Amino acid sequence: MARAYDVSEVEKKWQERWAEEGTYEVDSDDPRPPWYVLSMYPYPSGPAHMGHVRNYTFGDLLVRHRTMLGYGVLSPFGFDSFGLPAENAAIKTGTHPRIFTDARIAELKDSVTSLGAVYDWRREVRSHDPEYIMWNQAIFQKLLAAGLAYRATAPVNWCPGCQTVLANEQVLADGTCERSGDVVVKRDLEQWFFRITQYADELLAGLDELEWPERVKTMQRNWIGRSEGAEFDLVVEGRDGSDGREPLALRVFTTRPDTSFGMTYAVVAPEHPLVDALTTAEHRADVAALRSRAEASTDVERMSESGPLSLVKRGVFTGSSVINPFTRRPVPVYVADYVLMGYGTGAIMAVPAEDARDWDFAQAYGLPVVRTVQPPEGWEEHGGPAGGPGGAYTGTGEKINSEWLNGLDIPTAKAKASEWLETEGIGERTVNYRLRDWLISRQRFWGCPIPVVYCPDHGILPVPLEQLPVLAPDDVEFLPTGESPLATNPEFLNTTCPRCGGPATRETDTMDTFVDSSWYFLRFTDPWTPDVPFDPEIASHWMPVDQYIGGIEHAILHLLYARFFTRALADVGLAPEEMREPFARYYAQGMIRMDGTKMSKSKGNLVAPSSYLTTVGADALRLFHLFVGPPADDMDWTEQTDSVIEGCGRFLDRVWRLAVPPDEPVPQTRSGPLTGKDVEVQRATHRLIDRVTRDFERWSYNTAVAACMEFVNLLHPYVRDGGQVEVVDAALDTLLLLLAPMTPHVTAEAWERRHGDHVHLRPWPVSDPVLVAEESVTMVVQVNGKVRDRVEVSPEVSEADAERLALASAAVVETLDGAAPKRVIARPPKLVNIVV
RNA sequence: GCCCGGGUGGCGGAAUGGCAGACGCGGUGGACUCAAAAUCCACUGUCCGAAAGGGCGUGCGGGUUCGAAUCCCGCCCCGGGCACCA
Repeated sequence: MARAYDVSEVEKKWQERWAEEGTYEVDSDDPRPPWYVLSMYPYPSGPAHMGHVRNYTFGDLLVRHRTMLGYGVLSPFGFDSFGLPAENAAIKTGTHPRIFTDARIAELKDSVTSLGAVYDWRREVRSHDPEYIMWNQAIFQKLLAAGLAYRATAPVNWCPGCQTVLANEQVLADGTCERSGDVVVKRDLEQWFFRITQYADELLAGLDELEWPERVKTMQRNWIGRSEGAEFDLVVEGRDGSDGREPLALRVFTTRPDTSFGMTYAVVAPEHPLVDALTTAEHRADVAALRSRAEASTDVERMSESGPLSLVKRGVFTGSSVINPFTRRPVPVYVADYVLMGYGTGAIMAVPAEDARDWDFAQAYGLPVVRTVQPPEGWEEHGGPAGGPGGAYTGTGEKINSEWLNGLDIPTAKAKASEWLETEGIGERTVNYRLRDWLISRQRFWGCPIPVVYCPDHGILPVPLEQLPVLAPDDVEFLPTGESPLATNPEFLNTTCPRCGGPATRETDTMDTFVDSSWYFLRFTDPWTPDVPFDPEIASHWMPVDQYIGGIEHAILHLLYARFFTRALADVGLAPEEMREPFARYYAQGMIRMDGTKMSKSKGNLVAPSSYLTTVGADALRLFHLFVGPPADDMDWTEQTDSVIEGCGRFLDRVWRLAVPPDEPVPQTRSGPLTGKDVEVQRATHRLIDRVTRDFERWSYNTAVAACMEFVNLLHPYVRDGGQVEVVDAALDTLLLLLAPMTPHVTAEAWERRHGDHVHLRPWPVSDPVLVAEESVTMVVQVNGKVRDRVEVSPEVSEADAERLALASAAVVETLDGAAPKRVIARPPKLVNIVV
């Protein structure tokens, strides 16, 4: 398609100029009010794909718009450059991950620049830079010293495909690895953890103040999974100490202490430490069988056995009973894998009447059910699935069968039961979280080495700060062995103890790459001050990030880790104490789908942006992404998409031809007094300012673009038919200013030709309220809610006048046909509805 | 199973209790041209009608209201998150 101007030349010229003139470089002593815009730093996988284009278009728009509004805008960029693909490429091709990664970074950087997105490149951060590694390690040492990093043996998620440990968050719901798709198995390994659970309450409470999408906050709340309840002891029957033997009790956690009178059995997890003590001789074989099966089974197998029918296989009686302290009667204790050792106390009181899982288990084992909440009328007959008999009832209702709790509602009964447990000294109120500590060890090469040394005499020792960074050597074997490749490199592995100087070995695991991305936004604020990862004062100047932009796929992991890290850094003195939340506003843009799946390199359904850069150009591609729909929505890339992109290019051509008329013929503008048509265009200009400004505020870029198109549709015939020169100039200048954040190159070039300076350094236009106000509005006249006429009225028309005008309408008179209105609703100046 | 979103022309979407379908894509017709491209102009939800005009219409069924795409109740479908977390 022939374009109205040389797109490639114009775009190249301005990209170079923005870089040369450092237009978007900003320092912390900048007198303008600070504003920090950040798009999530990308994993460098090669040239930008459409998802990047969409993301960086929104980010760049904000940077340019906020700059025009008078802010000193911090707009940094960097690369999340550690990670598996580079290492896999190394395994496959023998190329060192650094060489591979640096090449991908160069490609991505290049294509981001060719979109016209502007950044303060002086601040570029790359996870694999030795300096960033050093500070990552220094932070680790601080966390270690503060007890926020620790080493522990734990059953961990092991991915046989990736040959590494995974965080809980990286295991999908079906028990497979999010990256390789292999079934994840459990292994007991000694690993490094970050104590994120220490911040569970704060991370939960902090969500309230954030301007984030509600659904993201909900996801985080669910992930943290706070539940209030009580823990208490169930004395094992015959082990109350009266026979001289050590007393034995089973501690259980419940969120429903009010249902305690309905406890008809108890369950312990297969891994529970008291299983042996509870199991009687005759049940030992059964229990052992169950335990070994539970140990060997993967999460997938456990899940596939779920459902009431399979429960029979999954639990076994221990032979022991415990005393329900509420009823003082014994109930049997079972071992079952539906109780998890990792949550609460690893043991539960089972109340089949008010818990679905306990109900299923009780049905399978013929255990009694005692209701303690009155179910609604008819529940036992048709409260269940498909109108069948009702099962566990978890709703509200009056307490029954519960002695001194009878007649109470559930919240009151909960409080009273907990209070009783505390006064009797049997237990206490507690809070439990679903959130686990963050496992950061990875048996991988291409990551930040964990900077510790193991000395046979002095144990675990941090590598001294002056010896940081601990860098991986280049000559390693990359084949996946289940151990970090670093372990196979004697020169790296063998070192000396920092305390005694004797022989010692290094930790060979590297950190989860989510560690890198948990504080890069802080590093961006000040990558220059020596001896600190960033200057706390300077960080304070910019933080929190005013607008964070990135995919919803990071709603839990990255965003939660970063929130934890910011607090942890503040608490160990690396960041100001009052800095708690890193991202004040977060916007999750939708993803791009093709044939129903996410467009991604791994799916092989990428559409390369580069081909559009040479045809319609970056501006048209950006405009398309803004115009196609609400930014939060997913968008489908279809056969029609190319035509829409062409349409965006056509629109920019029209803008160009209006704003930069060719020498011949000269546009037919005239000077002199304003006619009605001139004033109409003038008013439309100011209404456009108003509309685009408001649409920008609410992220409604598609309607902002539509408004500009509408305006051009109005302007085009006006200019052609001889518009008033000042009105035309003001209209075109305004249009260029409003489009400048969206389509920076073409507006910059057109503006320079018209005025000789930079459009992006001009202030954002301000509308004149007098001109924005409508001169006359169309009032709709309805009869019984149906439109019968439209009348032009003044915006200030009175209720009485509106009513009078409506009733005088010929169309209304005809419709009424002599009938007297029962009621007239006048909402001047928009509408009058006559009810007959 | 639980918790969020969402369902509007041929398509992307607009309209946050007041003219449903802005804007764009696609389509149809026309102007310009030897012709094409580009550009420009007009029409384009659906049904009835030659037209003027009118009926119907925002997943389905009810309700609130002078008035509902919008609010409430029930249902269906699509997308996402969580899921033995006691």
